[in-house]
Amino acid sequence: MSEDTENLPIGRVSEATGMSVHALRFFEREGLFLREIPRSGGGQRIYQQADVDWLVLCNRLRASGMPIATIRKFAELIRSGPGNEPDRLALLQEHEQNVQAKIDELQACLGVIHTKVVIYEQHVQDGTAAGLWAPAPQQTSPQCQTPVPR
Amino acid sequence: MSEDTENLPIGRVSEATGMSVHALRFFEREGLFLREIPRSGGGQRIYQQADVDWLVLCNRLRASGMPIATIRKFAELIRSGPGNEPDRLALLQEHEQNVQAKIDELQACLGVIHTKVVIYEQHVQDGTAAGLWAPAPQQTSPQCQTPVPR
DNA sequence: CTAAAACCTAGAGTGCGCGCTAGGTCAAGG
DNA sequence: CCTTGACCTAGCGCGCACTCTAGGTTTTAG
Repeated sequence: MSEDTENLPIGRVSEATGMSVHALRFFEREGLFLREIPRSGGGQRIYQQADVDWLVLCNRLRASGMPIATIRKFAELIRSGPGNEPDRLALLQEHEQNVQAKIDELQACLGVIHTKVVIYEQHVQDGTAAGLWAPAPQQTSPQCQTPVPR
Repeated sequence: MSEDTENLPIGRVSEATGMSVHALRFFEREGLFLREIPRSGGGQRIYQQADVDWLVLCNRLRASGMPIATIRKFAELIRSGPGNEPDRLALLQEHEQNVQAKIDELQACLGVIHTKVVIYEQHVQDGTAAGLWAPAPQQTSPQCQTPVPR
């Protein structure tokens, strides 16, 4: 009946998640699943839709820069059953902050890059040529560590 | 007079840019500077403020995900003198698009993560416990490749 | 029943962006 | 002069997140 999304072999999970079968086996070796993936009589992995859903979330976390080690921590918290929800929440909140900070940094970089683009567009348009590669409209203040304080 | 920001040894450039001396030598080996860095009689590198400015821009490009190889292309274009400004512009524009795309992706991930955070906050507040780790309020549509089409 | 396709394990290899070590040389203060 | 610390080259090593290979087994379509 509902065997369309249940009892999935690794190839279907690969399709469903966009991950390679290598990556899926790697994830298992690294303990990133929420359970032991059961095997068929012949030793082949049999996934369920819930595993796919978890992988999809993992992909979001990875895409937003969470390292494998942190995903593993999160998976371990979930595997160790109820009772540690505050820890899980803290982990997610910290990552949320990291992502927001990354976005802010990228926005700042984007500003610098766009400034350069505009300069080059002007130059290409009317054939000027002067210090084109200069880093931005500023030359004397040597402070560039954390560009966007808030 | 202006020897405060001119004739800089590698240590001062390291301070000024936040890069390690290893990274600065690596950059030179990889041909990422806009010129040959001159040496003192004893073979030590002597940088100018313009080199620091370029490095600061490089750091912005790196921080926004531009690989070393692309920075090298850009540096080569600049080194080969005027005449290829449209190429430089194209390179910068492409990177600008990449950065914008990355920001959009991160925003999408942030949305998913924040949803999870809210769910956990609710749960932690009133002691519920049901499918907490589920990827998002959706279970049946298996499409998650390029999350933010535009 | 057979052949092809999918799957298995163990382990080695890859690309990036540096980091670090070894074994020295050079420059500035006392 | 001598010490100290910054600097030099050459090149190996590392951490991450896979990716690929080799050699074999299982499943499935015809």
